[in-house]
Amino acid sequence: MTRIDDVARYAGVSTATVSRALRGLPTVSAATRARVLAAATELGYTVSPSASRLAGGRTGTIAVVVPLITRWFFGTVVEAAEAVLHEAGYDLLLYTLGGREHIRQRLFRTADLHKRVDAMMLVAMPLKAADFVTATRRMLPGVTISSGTVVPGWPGVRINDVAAARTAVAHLLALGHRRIAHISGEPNDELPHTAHLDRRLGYRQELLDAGIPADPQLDIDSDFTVAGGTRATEELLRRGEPPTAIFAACDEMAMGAMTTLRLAGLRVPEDISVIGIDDHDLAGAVGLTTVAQPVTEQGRLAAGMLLDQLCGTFPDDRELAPVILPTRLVVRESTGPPRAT
Amino acid sequence: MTRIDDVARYAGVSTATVSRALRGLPTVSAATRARVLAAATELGYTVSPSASRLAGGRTGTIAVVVPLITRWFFGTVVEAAEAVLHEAGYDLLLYTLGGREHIRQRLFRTADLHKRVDAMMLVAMPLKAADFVTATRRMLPGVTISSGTVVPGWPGVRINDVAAARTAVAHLLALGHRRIAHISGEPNDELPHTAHLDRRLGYRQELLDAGIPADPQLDIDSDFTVAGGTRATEELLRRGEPPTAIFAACDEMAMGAMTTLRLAGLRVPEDISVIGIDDHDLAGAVGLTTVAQPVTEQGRLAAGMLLDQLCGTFPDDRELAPVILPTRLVVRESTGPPRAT
DNA sequence: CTGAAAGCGCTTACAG
DNA sequence: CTGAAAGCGCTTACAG
Repeated sequence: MTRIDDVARYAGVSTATVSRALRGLPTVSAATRARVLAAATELGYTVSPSASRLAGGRTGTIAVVVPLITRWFFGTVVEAAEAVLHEAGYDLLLYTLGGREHIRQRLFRTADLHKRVDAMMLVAMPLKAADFVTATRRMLPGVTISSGTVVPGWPGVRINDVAAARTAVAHLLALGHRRIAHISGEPNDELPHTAHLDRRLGYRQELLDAGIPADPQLDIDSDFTVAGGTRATEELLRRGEPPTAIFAACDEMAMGAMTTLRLAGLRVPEDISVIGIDDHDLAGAVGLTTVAQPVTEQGRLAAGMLLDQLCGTFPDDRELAPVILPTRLVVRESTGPPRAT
Repeated sequence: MTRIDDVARYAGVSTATVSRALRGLPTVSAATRARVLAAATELGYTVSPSASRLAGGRTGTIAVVVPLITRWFFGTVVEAAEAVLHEAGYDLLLYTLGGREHIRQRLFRTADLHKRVDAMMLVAMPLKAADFVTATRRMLPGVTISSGTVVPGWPGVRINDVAAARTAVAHLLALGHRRIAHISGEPNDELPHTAHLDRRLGYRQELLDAGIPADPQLDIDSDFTVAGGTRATEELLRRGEPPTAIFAACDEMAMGAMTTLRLAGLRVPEDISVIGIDDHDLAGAVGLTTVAQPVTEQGRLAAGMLLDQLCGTFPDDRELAPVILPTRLVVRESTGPPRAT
């Protein structure tokens, strides 16, 4: 294995100069730099990350912490962030914390994360799991994605979940619906989200503003998965007179709802309209009307904010208010006016 | 930051002994070990990974290389592997190579992967990208997942894609179908798969055995995505008399096909049956009949084989034939007998 | 702009 | 079973 002193000898300079030249530090003459680069290429030299880390204190690595990787939102965020980070020369250490019951043990493993990475991206971790951050935050830059994930001193990227929910409900109201059900996650969800709280809030506010009293019969707790959507919808149908529309807190739930309705012999949207939030990859395929959120954009942006912090080019404190990205209604075939009664 | 010599001093032993005790090496007396562990706990000491890597040569990290993370198969494999690897104390470095056009540049970044990780898991990389492996394989243990990804000296885990395809087609034949279309990926797919070649082979063989001549009109190249499925199906419908059944090379394509059929006013399965391969999370939700493959199992198994190699407990060479996991037909609502003509 | 030298914090023969 | 000492391969003040 070629080492830095092989290159130094070959180029006729010191190892210090090789180190500087290869990292592009400005304090190297053009001629020397060229000679060093040529030598490195000639000898097929690449720096030893282990040695570089120990001596330099930088790991060139970033931790991305998500509840799961198989959920559309998380996978998309990670994929987007990964592209930006790799582009900038950083490696990505992936931690999927899993369900609520696994978090504690995983936290243990990440207790010394500050020794493994230069910064971390925390996706959709609830406030409660902030203990986790407390344990690692010590001198570690970071960024959060998703509402409910707020770490003092870290910038964040998210959408306005309340507003997104209101947009969804407003669409249904505009179509003439009055009996609008909501299926969402709950505090006991396997996954540590909190976005569902804001979305439920938006649902209630929008109905309230329309003068429609809240009906607990139409508001069901479940979880943010396809299965959660089918379960919630089955429950809804069991409760008697069905609503004319269902607002699902995410597209995966909405797709579950559509399936259940279909199996129950109800047509979407003729009998019941369905709307979600996300604009999941499959939303177009199943004709789901939804409130789209820019997920790739959130991943890219958050990664960029991380890089800015690492370069020291991060803007001043005023910028620490979370960046809120816009959402927009995408009307497809799953929503329509209620049946004339 | 507490260092190893702080612990050594506190426990009244040498740093060498602390190092051995903390790693559980057998050459430490029980009493000494207890004293060292107590000291480490007391001082809140955790080893510096950078220093440990440089001195010990082990990184405690494994690279997982996938084309994308947002596709169901890849996400599921990664999630399963991650659980096993973290459980064993390894960190996971994620590399999503992206489409074909990005691979080359990414290869550059991974050229010195053997300096960053102890082993790697290569998922669904085509033979062509084996240059990639050549560059990094040097003294690096590894494992492959998915057919078409074969690296000499590395064990592999996969399903029998030919057999899976035959199972799917046999199901359709048993229902009475004779005009069976196939929609699949192609060599120019954005993603570097090869599984589609085997699946197409199985399709043709099964038809051949049933005495049904191949009909190029019914065999369409596209790619392994929902959008690929819709595109292929639209093309199929344009070509004139539709088949009575469609065998999609993966569930995502099958779901795209179902959507297109629905929008075209064709009922599934009354007018056309659809079957896929995978048993995607959403397959149940949309009632898709499919040939299920154990994806989580493949990820877990592959991770285990990697750990075995790293522990030196990997079985002898005979075991290097790829492990083939079983697939099984899951009949749902998307397949039925062809309409009586 | 460049170099000599210390130091990053561990692990590992080697010796006992 | 334990320790003294070398060494892993870089980066970084410091000095010039």
